[in-house]
Amino acid sequence: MKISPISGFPEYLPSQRIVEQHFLDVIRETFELHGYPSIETRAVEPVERLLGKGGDADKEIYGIRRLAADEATAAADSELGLHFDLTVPFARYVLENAGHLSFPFRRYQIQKVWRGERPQEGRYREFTQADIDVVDVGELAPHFEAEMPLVIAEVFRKLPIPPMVIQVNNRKIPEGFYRGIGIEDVAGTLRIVDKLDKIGPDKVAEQLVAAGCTPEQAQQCLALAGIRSADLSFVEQVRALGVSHPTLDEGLDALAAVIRAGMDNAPGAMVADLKIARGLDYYTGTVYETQLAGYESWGSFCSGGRYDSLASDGKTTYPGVGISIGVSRLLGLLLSKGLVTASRSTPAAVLVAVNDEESRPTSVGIATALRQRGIPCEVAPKPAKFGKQIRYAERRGIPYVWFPGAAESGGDQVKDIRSGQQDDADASTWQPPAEDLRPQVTAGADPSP
RNA sequence: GUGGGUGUAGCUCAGCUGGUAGAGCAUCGCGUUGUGGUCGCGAGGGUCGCGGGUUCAAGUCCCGUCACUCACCCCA
Repeated sequence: MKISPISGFPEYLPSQRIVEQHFLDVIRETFELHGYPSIETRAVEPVERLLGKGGDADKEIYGIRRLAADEATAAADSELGLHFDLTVPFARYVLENAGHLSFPFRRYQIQKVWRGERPQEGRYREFTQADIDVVDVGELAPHFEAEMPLVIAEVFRKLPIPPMVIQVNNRKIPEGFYRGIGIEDVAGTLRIVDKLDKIGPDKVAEQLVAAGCTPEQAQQCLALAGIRSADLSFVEQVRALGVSHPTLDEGLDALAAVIRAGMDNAPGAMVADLKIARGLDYYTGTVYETQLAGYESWGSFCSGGRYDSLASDGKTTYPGVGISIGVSRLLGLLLSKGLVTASRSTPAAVLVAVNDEESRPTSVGIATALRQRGIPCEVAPKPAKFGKQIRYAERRGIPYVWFPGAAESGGDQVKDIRSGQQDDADASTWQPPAEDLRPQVTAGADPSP
């Protein structure tokens, strides 16, 4: 049976996985530093709950059923589908556990999600998202909308990657604006304007007119979409367009508050960008997208927004706001371009050599002593010639080889195989430099962006 | 789902107008039973994606199919 990769289901080599784990560690630590506890939700939800929550995501949902299911049970099984994001399951989780949670409730969630779309560069059918969300009962304070991008900005600052720009908008701005100039189909207009970067202003105007706008309305939409500022000047720019509507004012105030918080706490990380719309249609206010400087064509690496009515049991509504890092897309870019590398392909910092099979217990004892002090190591698989054992370590990037009984005194020696330096050492006291203890994940030069 | 491209060794590919498979890299082994990276020698590994057709003969031409890939759609 021929084995081949399955498109859209990426798998990593050990050295790449080390990079991924480092990223996940940084994300987790930062989320926890901001006080977010973790939850994990099941991989499946009733299809009914998934449907209609994510716009066109409907047709991307993977249904599950038993292979051996007969007609009757197949129908029942097919009511389950794999989740396509972590926000919809979270909303369900909140409703289900509302009695056990304290509000406002915040949580982070790092899990795989699945979407049955055509894979291509940066787009997968199975991928990892890292989400943070805050929900409250009845009302959600607006300052949480400012908190989300601040946490994310901190994550990106700690990772060995090019600068990230978090673009923020508020859907109330285009909504109020469109209504203010007499456009009724807000969602449809938004969808067309969202293509601005891809197809250009002329095509957008063309499509807007085709969708029923007057040429004047189309130009107004383009003028709004063109506004972008790293400070609060976007407010004046919108006002200058001379449109007024209560919803527009609400949106401008809300967005100004978010940008203000960004200017104070994460200078340079955020920008107000009034063309950002987002595809998932449960967003009702603030929306976020994130581009990596120099790789704008890869799309957003981190998105989210505010949703006021996603979680509701009919009596009580739990409005929330959240944002999600596309871990797989980010790694897919960085690894394929060689923008980030791990210093070795194994956690082992030391290879303990074996002189002969009879003395293996001695080597194992040395390894045990090293591990007791937190030094990751492994024992050589064979008592091969030392050249071979060194090469074994070298192939894997293990920086040190430990030679039992190599010292004149009868004690041990340890060799840094990068420099060739070899010194007497005692397994109960020897300590490698801190940077050698764990694999280092660092930014690599990019020859061709 | 729609349209284009590609499909030969683990990887990157060669194989000209059809005559029954090659290179580089990688892997493993050997090179004075004990300290690697260079170098030398050698080995393993391919029903040329799969199925059918044309032909004396197909990796090479034709059809189909599958997979991968790119674009659209949509999105992290």
